[in-house]
This record gives sequence, structure tokens and C-alpha cells, in this order.
Amino acid sequence: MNSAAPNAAVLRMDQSIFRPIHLASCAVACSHCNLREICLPLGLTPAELEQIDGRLVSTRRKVARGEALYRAGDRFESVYAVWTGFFKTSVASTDGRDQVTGFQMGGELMGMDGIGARRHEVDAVALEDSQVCVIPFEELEALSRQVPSLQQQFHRVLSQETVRSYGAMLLLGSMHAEERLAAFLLNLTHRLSARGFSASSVVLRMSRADIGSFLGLKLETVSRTFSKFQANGLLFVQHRQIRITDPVGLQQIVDGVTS
Amino acid sequence: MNSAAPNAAVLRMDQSIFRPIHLASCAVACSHCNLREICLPLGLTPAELEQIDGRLVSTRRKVARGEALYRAGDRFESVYAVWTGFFKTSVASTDGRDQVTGFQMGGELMGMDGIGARRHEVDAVALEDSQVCVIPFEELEALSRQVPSLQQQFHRVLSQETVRSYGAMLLLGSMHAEERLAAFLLNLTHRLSARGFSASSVVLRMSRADIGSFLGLKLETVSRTFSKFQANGLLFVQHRQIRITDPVGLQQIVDGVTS
DNA sequence: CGTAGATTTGAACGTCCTCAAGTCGAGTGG
DNA sequence: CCACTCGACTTGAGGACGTTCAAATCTACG
Repeated sequence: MNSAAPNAAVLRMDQSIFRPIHLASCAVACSHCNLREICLPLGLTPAELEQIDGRLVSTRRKVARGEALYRAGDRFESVYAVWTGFFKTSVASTDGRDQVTGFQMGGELMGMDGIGARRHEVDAVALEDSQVCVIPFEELEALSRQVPSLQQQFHRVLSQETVRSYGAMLLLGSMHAEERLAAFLLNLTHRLSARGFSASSVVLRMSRADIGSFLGLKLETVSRTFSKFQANGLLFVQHRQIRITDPVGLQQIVDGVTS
Repeated sequence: MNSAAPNAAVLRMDQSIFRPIHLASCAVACSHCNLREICLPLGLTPAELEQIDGRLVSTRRKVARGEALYRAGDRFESVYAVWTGFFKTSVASTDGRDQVTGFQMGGELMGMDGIGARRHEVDAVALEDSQVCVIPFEELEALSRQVPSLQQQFHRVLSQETVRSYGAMLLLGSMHAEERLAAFLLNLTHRLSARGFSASSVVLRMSRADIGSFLGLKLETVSRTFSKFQANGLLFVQHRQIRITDPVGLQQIVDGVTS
């Protein structure tokens, strides 16, 4: 059985090439997954990869668009690696406030929010039909005691998630609307191009409201700012289809070159 | 040698009871530290505590008020546990923006921001004369492979730091000035009272500008909001001395009970 | 005891929000 | 095939909240 993820370029065009493996309990081999270079196994030697094959990822799970992979309050048992698709994570406060904390795509880990309290503290919702690799946490801890490179990589991933959220705090705490949206778009395109997608032509998977929640803005402000970017020749917007024509200009906005 | 931290209640009154151990290379014993129940060794059995004594913490380091424990760009070698004193951490963007990401007090860990890139990504600056336990990271990883409870606790701490920053994102992204300051004060008093300090009488270690940076507000707004809280009978402010008279009222502000 | 830095307070301004109406497009059923 | 409907998005006008600029006050540290 070939467990390699489909070629990225094909990803959006035909989901039917996936066999139904929803309930498959058969082991999953990271060593043959073409996301291994941007996922948890990054940095492992071929020998180490074989050592974790079939032991790290217990199974894969499908999550339909709009469904939750897990919700705040759910018991924490596993972390998840996005294999295909796109997710958002969000925290809610007791009084009904809601904040999107991030958007996750192929190779990115989710669920570490639950390690501390043994309950998840955020919601993870699929923004399109998706599949994740289920990594039982007990197993991950046990394996990372045996495979130091895996331990290192896991710590790296955890650390980078905190650093990422510091960046989000910087954005939320000190940037104006235009700067926030420009930074968001550049971050998105960088991550997409690292996965073989075009950096200039992007189909947004999330609504204006989601973007607004992530950026600490109202959806109307997000919409207006898109329009302004288009008026200024930085990009073309057509609903969720974005074509970025001046990434340098966007970067200058982030850097405060344009007041 | 008794390496236990001084009684919390004494902490602010007389720093002279500390022997100068700045350059001490002698091992430090977590098992006798009275912060062990709110620090990294939380949850370890006495036997496990002895196992890490003298191996986890290589040394202690003094950091004078205003000095940096480390700065963004510094090579990452250790994480640090606050033993005495008070710190702030902050990220800076390339274009000079600055965002305080947190304030750290006794028993809290700093420096994990460096794990991912092997370079620190934030500045950690002491807000009063402080001492930290230096935990060489290689050693922490090695020990946590041998002591599963230590591994678990470290993962817990890492996870909780990300969850904390999600809370900060929620605050920055969806709260008004009054709600932010109220949430900040309550968080501070909760953590202080968990360490044996009064929850009602607080001496702020940080400037209005620091608070403002953390909360995504200007210092004038912070000052005005303190004044408004006092006018509304929630607390008394006198520069950095705060006396909270109505914590329930503050909580209601956070919860949006008051408009 | 003096000075530099921190804090408070005021007034005018600007960004983003709120409320509202209108547009667009995908999916549905006639 | 086209009209219908619902949700997502766009756009406008007015207002609120926080910022900016400025000046006065206070304190803590040297």
C-alpha cells in the first residue's frame, strides 16, 4: 500500500484518487509520504523513518468541510498532522467571544493545545474536505524517548507554534488593518509556495469573517481593505480568488513603508 | 547548601538574604526548591526529583533590573526558570515594531522560543533584580528521555505557553481597552496569589508603556483606563501600587457584563 | 536635592466599527 | 434553461473608541 500523499498540484483537482481509508487501522508509513520533509518526520534519517513507520501514525481520519476534527473540551488523546485539506483553529471565551488562532495546511500539526490540560482548548474545523494523520500522543512521547531526532523535531514544532503566535500577537497588537491583511496574505502565499502552489494565485479557503477574526478586524474592514489593495494595484480580488500582482508592495505595507 | 528559594512573603522585603551565587558552578537541587510545585519538576516523585537534582539546573544566573537574560538573535542553549524576580518578553519586527508577549514570575519558564531556530526569537528583560535557574537544553532533552514524568511536564509547559498566547490573541483581537486591562489585572493577581502574594494589593513591576504594549494599547489609554477603574470604585491606583477592591467587578468587565 | 523619566490629563483627530442597503454567485427546483 | 433563494460579500454613512499631540505633575534614582 502506497501511503504517499498525492502530488500537491493534483490535490485540488481530483479527490477521487484517494481510496476510502477512513476506518483503516492499517499502519501508515511516514517514510513514503511526500510531506515528510515539511512535517513531523523532518530531519529523520531513513533508518529512523523506518523505525517510526507504522508506529507514529495510527490511522488517518477524514474530516468533511465544516466539521470539527476536535472541539474545546474534548478529551486529548492525539495530535494531528494535516495530510490533505485546510483547517482553522479558534478559541472561544466563556462569554461567547471567538478568535481564530490560525489556519493549518498540509504538513502542519494540530492539537498540541490539549497537552497541558489533557483536554483540547481550541476548536479545529475543516475549511474543506480534509484528511489528517492521527498521532496518538502516548505513542509520540514513547517514540520520542527512543528516537532523539523525533524528540528534537517535536520540540521544534511546539516551539515554532509559540513563536508563530507571538508573531500573531505582534500583528494584533501593533499593526493597522492594511498591514495586518498584507502580512496575512504574504504568510499564506509563502506557506503555499513552500508546498508547490503558486504564490500569486490563491484561492482563499476561509470566509471574510474568518480572516477578520484572525486579524482582529470586522469582516467589512477586511472586504474594504481587499478593495483598497485592488484599487492600489496590489492584487485582483474576485470573491475568494486572489491574484497578487505586487508582493513587494504588500511587503512594503507590512514594513510600514507606506505610512 | 540549601538551595531552596526564599519564602515568597520575604521576597520583596530583603534581597540580602541571598548569598552571591552568580558564578557558582555547583549543582542546583530542585528537590529542595520551594518552587518545585509550580515549576518544571511539578509532578515528579521524590525519587525522580533526586534523579534530576544537580543535572537539570546547571547553575543560577543573576540578571539586574533592566538587563536582558537573552535577546532575539542570541544563540539558544538553555531554557530558564524564574527563581526570583520578574521578567518581560517581547518580540520586535524588522521595521521596529515592538510587542510585549508576556510577563514571567517565579516558577515560570522562559527561552523555549529558541528551540525551533536554535536562536532566540524574543528579548527577555528583567523588570527587577532577578535570578533564574539555567537549564541547558541538551541536558533537558536527555533527561526527559530518561524520566518520562519530566518529559510530560516539559511538554505540558510548552503546550500551556501556546495556550496562553492563544488567550492573548483573544484579548488582542476581540476585547476593548477596559476589558483588556481588567483581564490583565486578574491574570496577574491570580498568578501572584498562587505564589502566596496578596491578590488585592499589587505592585506593578512594569511601566504603563509595557502594559500598553502587551495589551495592544497606548500608554495614555492604559493610564486613562486605570483612572476610570478608580473612578468606578474597582480599585485604587497610585502609580505602580494597585489595590483591587472589586475583583468581581473586574471579572464582569472581562465578561462583558458592563456593556 | 535636582533632574530625567514615568504618569496623568485634556482636546482634537483618525481608524475602524456599527448599522444598513445593495450586489453577487452557487445551489435548487420549476 | 431560468427564476428563486440563501449566504457571502461589497459598499456607504455616521459614530465610537482609542490615538496623537501637548502640557502639567509626580517620583524615584543618582
